[in-house]
Amino acid sequence: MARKGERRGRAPCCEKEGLKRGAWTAAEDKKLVAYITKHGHTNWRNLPKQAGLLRCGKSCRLRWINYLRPDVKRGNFTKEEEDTIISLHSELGNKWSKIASYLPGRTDNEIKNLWHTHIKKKIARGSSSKQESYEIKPNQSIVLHEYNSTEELSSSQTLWREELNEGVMDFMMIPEEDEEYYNGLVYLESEIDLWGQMN
DNA sequence: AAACGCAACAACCGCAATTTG
DNA sequence: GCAAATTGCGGTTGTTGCGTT
Repeated sequence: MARKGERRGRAPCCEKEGLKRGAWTAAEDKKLVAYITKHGHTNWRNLPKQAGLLRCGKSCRLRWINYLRPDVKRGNFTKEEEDTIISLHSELGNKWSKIASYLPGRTDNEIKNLWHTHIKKKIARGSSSKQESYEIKPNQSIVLHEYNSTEELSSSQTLWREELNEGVMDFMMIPEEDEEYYNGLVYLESEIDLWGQMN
């Protein structure tokens, strides 16, 4: 991409001179959305100049991907989303963008924030006390300490079991529509054990 | 009401990976 | 194949708002 007459050597991540930093204003958001809606985003580096924004391309990209994209989902994470994140994190580690790809409308940044503010603590709580570990009852019920409740399993219920920390297991009932996905994971990741059909 | 501490989240930074000439 | 440009990712920091003292 080196063009004749352009500066050689690695460019700084953003040109600091005269460029705005910090929180985005509504007017800036509007400009960015209007520009991308009309022209798309083929070149983030040139985009701010062309859109009339005093921002670096990186800042524009981040703002668009995390907040302004029309398909970005806002609001609290559901229990199912949290469980999916925990499960995927145990498999993939801190691959936030990879994890985000399994959660439509959620961004890597959002998931990363959730992990550091909520889930990490939740798991730490789970490993800190034996009283918060999980157990299986012989009558095909599971005790969910997270909710202080006992759940009966239907005859065809699929249960996902996962080790969160040493000796601490997490259990999750899989909605019928997600069964195929979780069954697929068994072949990808042998350490994670599908509890199986309970009948 | 003010000061303080903490949690939540938006945004930045540095670097690796990928693309391009 | 190489070097430079660009993009994307993950770690980290800064800001804000809320609850507590």
